[in-house]
Parts: sequence; C-alpha cells; structure tokens
Amino acid sequence: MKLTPITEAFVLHFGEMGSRWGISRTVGQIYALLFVSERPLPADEIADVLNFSRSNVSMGLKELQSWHLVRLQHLPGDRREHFATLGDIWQIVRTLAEERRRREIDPTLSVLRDLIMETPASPADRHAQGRLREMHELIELLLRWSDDVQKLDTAQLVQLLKLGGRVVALLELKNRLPLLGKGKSRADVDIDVDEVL
Amino acid sequence: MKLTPITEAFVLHFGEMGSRWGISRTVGQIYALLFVSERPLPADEIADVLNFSRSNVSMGLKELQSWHLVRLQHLPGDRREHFATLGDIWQIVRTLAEERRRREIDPTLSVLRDLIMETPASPADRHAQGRLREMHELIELLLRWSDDVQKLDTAQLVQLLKLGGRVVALLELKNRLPLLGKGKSRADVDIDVDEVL
DNA sequence: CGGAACTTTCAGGAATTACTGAAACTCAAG
DNA sequence: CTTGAGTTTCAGTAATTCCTGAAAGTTCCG
Repeated sequence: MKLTPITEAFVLHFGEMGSRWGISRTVGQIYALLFVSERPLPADEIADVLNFSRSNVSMGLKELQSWHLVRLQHLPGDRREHFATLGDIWQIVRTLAEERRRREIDPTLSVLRDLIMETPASPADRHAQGRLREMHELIELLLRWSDDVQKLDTAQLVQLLKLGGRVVALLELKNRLPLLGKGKSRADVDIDVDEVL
Repeated sequence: MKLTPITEAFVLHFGEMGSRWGISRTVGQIYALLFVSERPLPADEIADVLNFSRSNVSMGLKELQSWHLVRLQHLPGDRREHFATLGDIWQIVRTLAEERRRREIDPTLSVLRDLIMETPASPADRHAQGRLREMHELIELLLRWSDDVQKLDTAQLVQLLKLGGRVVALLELKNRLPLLGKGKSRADVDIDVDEVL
C-alpha cells in the first residue's frame, strides 16, 4: 500500500510536531495516519505503509493507548487488532488535556506544595518560596478553570470559545443587573444587550 | 556557590519537565534558577552553580532569549551581562502562549490550509481532507479565543478564570435579559443573580 | 494438545541530541 | 593600538533516545 500525497504530507508534518512535544516522530506519524484514515487499521498495515518495523508500530500503539488516544477494535472475520483514533475531535482535546494534566501538571503541583512547606534557611529561600507560591497559585487557578470547562458539553464549550474576550463585557453586564427591576429601567443602567453580544 | 535544597529540588524538577516539552534539561534548569533567583545572574555564576560548561550556559541563555523568556541587564560597575526572568508571572504565561503559537500552531495551520485546498484524488483523500478541515476549524477557534483573551488585562483574566464554567449560566442569563424592562419583573423571568455568581 | 496467526518484549546497533573545551570574536579601558 | 574580561561559535565526543530483528509470548482453532 502507498499513501496519497495529501496523507503523506500530513503524516510527515505531524511527525515533526510530535517530536517537539513529548512523543517521538514515529508515534506522531502513526497517530496522524490513524486520524485521517477512513477505517481502523491493523498494526501490520501501519508498519507497511509508514515503512516502520512491526515492533516499532507495536510500541507506538502501546504508547498511544497509554494516552487513551486510540481505541482498539476487532473486525468480524479478522483475528488482527485494528486501531482507530477517537472520532470526535473535541473528545480528543479533552483527553489530551486530561492526560497532560495527570502526567505533567499534577506532579509539578505536588513538588511545589512540598517545597513551599519547607522551612526556609535564608532570605534567598524565602524569596524562592514566594516565587514558587505564585507559580502554584497560577497553576491551581488554570487547573480549576480547566476542570470546570471540561464539564461543559461541546455545544456550550464552542459557544464559550466563540464569545472569547467579550465575556468580560457580559461580566460587567451582570454587575449592573441587580439594579434592574428595582425601579430602574434598562436605559437607566445603560445596558445594551445587543452591543454586548 | 551552592544551591539551597529548596532551589535545587525545584531546578531539578523543572529540568525534567523541560525535557518533556521542547526544551532541553539544561535550558529548563537555567530558567528555573533564574525564576527563583532574587537578583539577575551573570552567565558564569549560572555555570558555576549548576555545574554546566560556560558555553552550554551561553547556548541555553540564547535559546531562552529567543523565547523572550529572559531579559538581559547591565549592572553598574560590572561589565558582565546579567540575566533574569520576567517578574510578572502572568506575563510569562502570555509570552509562552505567543511563542508556542508562532512556532507550532501557525505552521500547522498553514500546512492544513494547503492540504485542504488540494484536489482530492480518491474517496480516501476526500475523507482525509474532511478530518483535516475539522482539525483546522478547531485550532482556529481556539486561536481566536486565545487572541481575544490575550487582550484582557490580568485582573480581568483572573476574574474570567475564576468564573470557570459558570460563565455558561451567565450566558443564559443574558438570553433571558431582553425580557426585562419590557414590562416583566425580575421574578417573572426567573433570574437570580446571586445564584449565577 | 499442536500449531498457525498475531503480538509483545528486549538487547543492542543507529540516529539524534546535548554538552564540552578550545579557539575566535567583541568591546571598552588604558 | 593593545590588553584582557567577557562572550560566542564550533567541531568533536558523550549521552540519550529511537528503532530493529530475533525470540518469546498469547490466543484461538481444529
């Protein structure tokens, strides 16, 4: 089997990108191939098409499974295992966020917490701990936000993203809202909903 | 000079984390050291304290500068260049977001655009392009959101993050708002601002 | 149970990336 | 100019990571 130029270009680019992140070029290419494939592919076909050794593909798939990024499927009349990426692209983003959090953020938070607890032995230590505390707070804030957002369904998430920075205007709207219905008219509190949206 | 245990632990951890991202362990350690340091440090002091060769430090600092993550400073009465991280941690996040976008996201978007434009040579190509289009749209959406959010000042950003997923409730509030002031009372349209907040 | 079809593991070689020391370069002060 | 403190470059080596083929493992069927 041979790749079409479109798939090949994507696979190569994704491989390069993969190696800038934590995954190897090979793993990136396997993922890219599965991502654009019409049907689940068996390992030997992947090895064939990408010119990797069968064992390399096996390792790569194992890693992708550990990220929960591919699912495994058995096709009737074929003993081989077939692999596919998640179909819903938003689910892919959610999975990535979860896994990166588990692997990178959580351990970092735990180290930061430990170091902040230590008794400082010098003014330099006290300063360092201050910086670590800042970092810890920032990460926790981002994390709580991400947890929160993970709970939304996709439609809500998209709506939120589309709103972008204008959400701040909405926030101000809210602050002025309590005045409404207490004898003030909309004009009195200077609300123009359409402008906000 | 010798590192205190607190700084050393942080530097080591950050080095490991760095190597999971695109940067080398060395560069991660240099950054971590500068991040917790009370004062800007000259290159030779960094080399001394981390036990790296002077040239390795020079390379590392150059890379950090290319990320705009350290600034360079001349202290009176000292010919050496001194290096420091950005003081404002939110500015660090913004800078990181910008640089990663420039280095990873933008090139990917451009590849995706090109491939989507190609004339498909098969049904498989048509399917692949559909997937690429999905990915392209998703990235663009995230990107526009991030551009938008970058424009907010830090206080607004923090407020937004703290709001988290509850922003959706706010959005619903807005949808019900036009009824207000048109003869309906707050009770009629079932708004409880405090519950939302 | 035996064996075919398929998968995984693993030791070691290949390729890549990181790091060093020596040499070249820069620049300001004398 | 010249000197020397400081910085960068670069070629070669060290360290790491990646990839392979051979062998061992698993599973399912007859």
